[in-house]
Amino acid sequence: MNTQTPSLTIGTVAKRAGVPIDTIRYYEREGLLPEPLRRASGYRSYNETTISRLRFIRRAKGLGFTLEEIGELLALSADRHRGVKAVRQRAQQRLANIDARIAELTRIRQGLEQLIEACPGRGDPEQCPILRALVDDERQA
Amino acid sequence: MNTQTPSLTIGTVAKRAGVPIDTIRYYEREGLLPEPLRRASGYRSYNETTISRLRFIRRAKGLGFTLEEIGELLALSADRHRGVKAVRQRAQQRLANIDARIAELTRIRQGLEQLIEACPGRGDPEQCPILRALVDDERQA
DNA sequence: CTAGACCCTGGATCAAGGTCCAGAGTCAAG
DNA sequence: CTTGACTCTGGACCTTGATCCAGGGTCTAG
Repeated sequence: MNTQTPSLTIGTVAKRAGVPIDTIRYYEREGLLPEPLRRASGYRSYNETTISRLRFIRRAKGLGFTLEEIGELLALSADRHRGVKAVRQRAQQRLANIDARIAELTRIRQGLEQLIEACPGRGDPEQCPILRALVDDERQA
Repeated sequence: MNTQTPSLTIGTVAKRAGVPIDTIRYYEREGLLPEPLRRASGYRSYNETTISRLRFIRRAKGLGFTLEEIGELLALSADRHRGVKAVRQRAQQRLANIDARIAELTRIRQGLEQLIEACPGRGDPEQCPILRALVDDERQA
């Protein structure tokens, strides 16, 4: 097993993770990435884990999670070795949240599919069925 | 059937849709809401449809769609009575996009569930399995 | 040992998506 | 016909998430 970390420069990490260098430093400032080791020169020194982490952040962002939420997701994995109970709870909350998102996306998806499959072009513009399909749920007060 | 529109004020719409008044005017400026009718006084005059529309925008936003994307989704339903072919294509693209989102959320969901169910608290902090579960996909170059 | 490519920090700037006035007109109840 | 709650426009300001310098070191191939 390799015990020594490869020591990647920020540029390499950026390229391999597919995010700009500035963004990496920004995430570090915002606490999404831990402060990396430094070489004698002051250069940041990363390992492979950082790349995975960055990729995860990128994907989660695309899904509409805020950086803060992403931070929580990452914190879950980092914290999990202590305070298991609390972590489980928070993870469960996140899970419920994600389930809700999936459910909503699925609804939108269905509406879209209906639009595509069951809509031959006839019909009047104003009271469009897709607006029904997509919108008319969540009937509260 | 009622042929006359109820004529809701912006405040009423705001309250019922659960968005601030300013945001409604902002959406109008950005083209997400059509320009409403006006009373003689200049007051905006809305109908129920606007409320549905606003709720949809709110939910779609929560799912990480940009206002521009939301505009496209709404445009799909509005445009659908003409140019059916083109609309179908665009709808299909949106659908694929949504499917991808659902897939990714499902992956994250699974990771999270694994964390919750299969993690009794033992194990070392550094190479956390959740990072594995969540992150290690998309192995490209 | 030097050129070109990288990296550092600190701070300015940017785009998206709102949010918040000020100053003035409108509406509904009493 | 007044008072309090609403609404109008136009423009300033705010947060999030980056992005982009400037001015100055570092690294490495030749």
